[in-house]
Amino acid sequence: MDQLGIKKLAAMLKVSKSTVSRAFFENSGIKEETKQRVLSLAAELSFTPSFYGSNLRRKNSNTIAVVVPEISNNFFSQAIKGIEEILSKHNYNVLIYVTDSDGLKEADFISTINSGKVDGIIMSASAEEYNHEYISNLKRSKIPVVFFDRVYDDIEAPKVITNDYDISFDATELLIKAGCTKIVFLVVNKAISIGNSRMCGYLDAMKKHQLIQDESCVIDCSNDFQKNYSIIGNCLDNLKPDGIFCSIERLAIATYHLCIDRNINIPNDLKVISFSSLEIAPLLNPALSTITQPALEMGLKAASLLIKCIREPGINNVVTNVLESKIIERESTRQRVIK
Amino acid sequence: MDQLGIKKLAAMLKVSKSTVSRAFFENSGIKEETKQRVLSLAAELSFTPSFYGSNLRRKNSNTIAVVVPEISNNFFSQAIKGIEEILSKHNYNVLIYVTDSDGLKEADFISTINSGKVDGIIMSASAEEYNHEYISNLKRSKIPVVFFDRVYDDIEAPKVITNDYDISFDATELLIKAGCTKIVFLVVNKAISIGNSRMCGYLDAMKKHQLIQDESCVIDCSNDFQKNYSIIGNCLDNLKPDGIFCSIERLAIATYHLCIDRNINIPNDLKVISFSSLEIAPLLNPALSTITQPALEMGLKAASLLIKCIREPGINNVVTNVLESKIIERESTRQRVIK
DNA sequence: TTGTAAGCGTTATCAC
DNA sequence: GTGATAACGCTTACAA
Repeated sequence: MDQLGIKKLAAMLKVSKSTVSRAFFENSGIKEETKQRVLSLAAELSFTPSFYGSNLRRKNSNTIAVVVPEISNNFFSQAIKGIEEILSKHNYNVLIYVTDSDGLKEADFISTINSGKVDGIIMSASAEEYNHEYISNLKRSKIPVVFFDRVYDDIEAPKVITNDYDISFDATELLIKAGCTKIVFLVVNKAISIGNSRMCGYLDAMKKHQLIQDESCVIDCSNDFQKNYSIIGNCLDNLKPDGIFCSIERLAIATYHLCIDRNINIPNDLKVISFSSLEIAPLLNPALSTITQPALEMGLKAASLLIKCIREPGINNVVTNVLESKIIERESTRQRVIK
Repeated sequence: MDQLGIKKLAAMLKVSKSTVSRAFFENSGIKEETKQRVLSLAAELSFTPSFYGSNLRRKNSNTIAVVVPEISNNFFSQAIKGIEEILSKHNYNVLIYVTDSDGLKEADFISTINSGKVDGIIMSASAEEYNHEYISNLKRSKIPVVFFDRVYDDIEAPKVITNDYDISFDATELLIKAGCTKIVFLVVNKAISIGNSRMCGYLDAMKKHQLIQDESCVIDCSNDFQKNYSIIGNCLDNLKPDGIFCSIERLAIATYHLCIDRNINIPNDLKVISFSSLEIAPLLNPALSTITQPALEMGLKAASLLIKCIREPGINNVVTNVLESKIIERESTRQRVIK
């Protein structure tokens, strides 16, 4: 039995396949009347031209891949929301790949993607440490890539990042002005672009105020809650900080849990500030001072940029867009609190 | 110039296209040695068979569509994480569509999907009120659909839901036992399956304890923060409740903001419980009592179910799986608090 | 404005 | 184990 397809439609309408095909395009020089005839039958049978037949012939897919380290995370889910919003408005399909911060998975995904599967890629990097040849290969296949937030410095591509260094410098000074002298910086991966910029901002601010000489107050954490809980616990025991700067939201959450369990008063005993996309930071106990990235806007920007790269392949679009994060001061960094 | 393709590879290796093609499959009766020869050249050139060429010929796509009302939301992002985890393990690509709770968008998406684009669909429903013919059409094309959380009762399909009615009943009794007599139920959409089940659980518990006769304490809210803020504000003024049951996390957040601004003490003046997937509910001020759905597990389950439907098309897989939500009691419903 | 026919890159079938 | 060939469903010159 024949599948429903442009061929069968053609037979039913007694026109040629091409005529049916033309009905689905804008400027295809088809008589309005025939077009309507085709489209109405198509609607009745709820027919849409085969995606794969069409893609194969036209050599484009109207599909974009989004590759991210995690998805269940306020920053990324907001960014993806922005990406999806723009792309679906332009009739692109959105393919999602989650790497779990695993560089090998990233390489795997991107390599299989590299078969005409998508017209472009939006990604946030998972691993600085590997060879990024698989990304250069995309260039050869003319598949544009746009990075957001976590970028690879060795890859030339449009990037959407935030002012991590500056804002980290400012956040550190905010803690210092609030009276902290022993500020610890919690980081998950110093090797990755953002981890590094944030750390440098912190270090330079501390050095400026002559509060440290070395990196002994930079604490390496992980993505696992239990591990972080004990790492930060040890840090409190050993370093006895009066301020904590969390480079990632997750670390602030571990810190809060620790403070509840140990009955440490924020901000009296310890002040905390964190990068965070948490909308309910003001509802925490105490309200958390945050450095908030424009997650949604970064997604919107990255998607628009990619579309531009696809539409105007000749033009050099390799620009690094820096969007501004905002520091929002709340309870957790308040200088003195009357209880 | 010839594109890199199985044809070109064949020429380079002086074998036929078929041989090259066979190298990429498991049991294709190809000599191990030739297979390696092909694969190593392919690796060198970083070649993967064209996704679209292959899909067209094989009439399957190894792609699943995930259709959800929103993405930047704890419940959905956790569920999607689970879905993605299973699907990528089985080498499926994941296409994401966000409807913004708009039934027309949902119908649009699903209709364009219905062109062999995907092998199956996992969805959480956006709109009860429309005609769901576009979903029945999928059946005709033999594209399996699995629902999770928000389902359409008029569609026969495997579904993954939670015990909304029972747990809402229990949550209401919990408020009653904590001393509430005037409990208000906040809902976004009573028409949708979960909104309705939750409301019925609440109503029946209230009736059992003879605390209400009618639905006057069911308050219709929206998805917009400002609107909810004023709706709930009015509700506090007019109904003067001593307990609030939020059917959606978003509503609890609006309630908390309102209580801060109006200096209403939770739980002394007002007790609050809410459906919520918020991991940091214990860190709120005060810690929020939640009804927590197994979001991740629902995603895992839905994805496994869909794969089963694809692998075993003959078998009747139309089952409704009920996973259990959990009530976690915290500060916000505590009976008496010494301040 | 419409029809004819070639071809997109694969894989399945059949013959060798 | 391998090769030739047709076909998947569509779009697009080109011809009418």
